[in-house]
Amino acid sequence: MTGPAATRDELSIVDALAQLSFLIHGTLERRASEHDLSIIQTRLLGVLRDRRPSMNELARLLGLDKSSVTGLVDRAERRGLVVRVPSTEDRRTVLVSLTDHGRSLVSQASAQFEADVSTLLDCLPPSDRDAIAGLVSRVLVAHAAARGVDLFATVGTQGSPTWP
Amino acid sequence: MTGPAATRDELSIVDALAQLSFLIHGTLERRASEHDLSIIQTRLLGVLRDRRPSMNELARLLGLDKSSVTGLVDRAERRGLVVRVPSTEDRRTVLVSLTDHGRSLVSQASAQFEADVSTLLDCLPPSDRDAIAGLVSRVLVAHAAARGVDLFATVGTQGSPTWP
DNA sequence: TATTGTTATACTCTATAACTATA
DNA sequence: TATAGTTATAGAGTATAACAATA
Repeated sequence: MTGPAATRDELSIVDALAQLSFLIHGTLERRASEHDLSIIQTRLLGVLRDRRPSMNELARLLGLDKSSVTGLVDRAERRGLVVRVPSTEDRRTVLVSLTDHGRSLVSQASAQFEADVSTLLDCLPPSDRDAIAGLVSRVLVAHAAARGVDLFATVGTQGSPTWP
Repeated sequence: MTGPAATRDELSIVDALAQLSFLIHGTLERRASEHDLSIIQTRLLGVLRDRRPSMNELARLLGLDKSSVTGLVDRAERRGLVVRVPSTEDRRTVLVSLTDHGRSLVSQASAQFEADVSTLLDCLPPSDRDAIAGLVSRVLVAHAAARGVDLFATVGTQGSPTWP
């Protein structure tokens, strides 16, 4: 209905992107678990790389209920990956900050994951890789624009990626 | 290290694919939850569309421990989405089969998800969509071949996609 | 009164280990 | 003895509702 069926050696665009997504998601899951991290724990550490948000802001950034974030941060704090710091401005507020250990862990996991994705693309010549990057960027920019977001304004000041 | 940094309006190939993966994964999650399905429940129903596997085979297909599959199938059966059928060949074996309700649910969720991904690509002209499909297919085929799998031999007889 | 965060509770998902029934 | 599946148990992750402390 939505497009041509797959031929002998090419998937439909929908199947191709769906399979690629599962492949990349699984790669991240595997790399994270080598450090005993789940995907959500990795995302938690990821968003803390260039932020020191309150529990409330964290809930919004991760798309979770605040009570879920309490448990998430509890477990990460118990492992020494993050610390809770009382805010000096509002005594109701708790800020969450990465420890050196947490930063080291997320840096390793990210670097390995990026290497995995790079390796996955080794079968393509550089010109084809650039072509994919350009086309996918257009899709992402259009999608972000459709919800009133500038994709490039959301990247942290140090340029850390927005995906983990 | 692994490639050029992102420029003003284009992401690096790794960032682009990682973000796209999270976007597509989130889309599937949202669509599934409209039918009160988790991603793993959707995958369960998906693999049953053209198979009637034993619990053991199901565990292998989903990459889960057999005890996890017991609970998964319990909950799906309680909702009337699947049924357990005793095997006539081996009285230890239990086969799992989709009910009409389960089939209807997974068909709706899949169709909506495919439409979502199609919509996401509306910003590209058909020639660019074909280009992405071709390039991504090459990546997936190369990856499958590297682990000794023929990507196109794994698709079910009715051609249902392998991703859900 | 409104907001921030935690607690209590319940459910899904996952794995390991022990168990039952069958081969 | 080996295999198929379930049960017991433990823990992560999630949400809703009720709560305490602060604004």
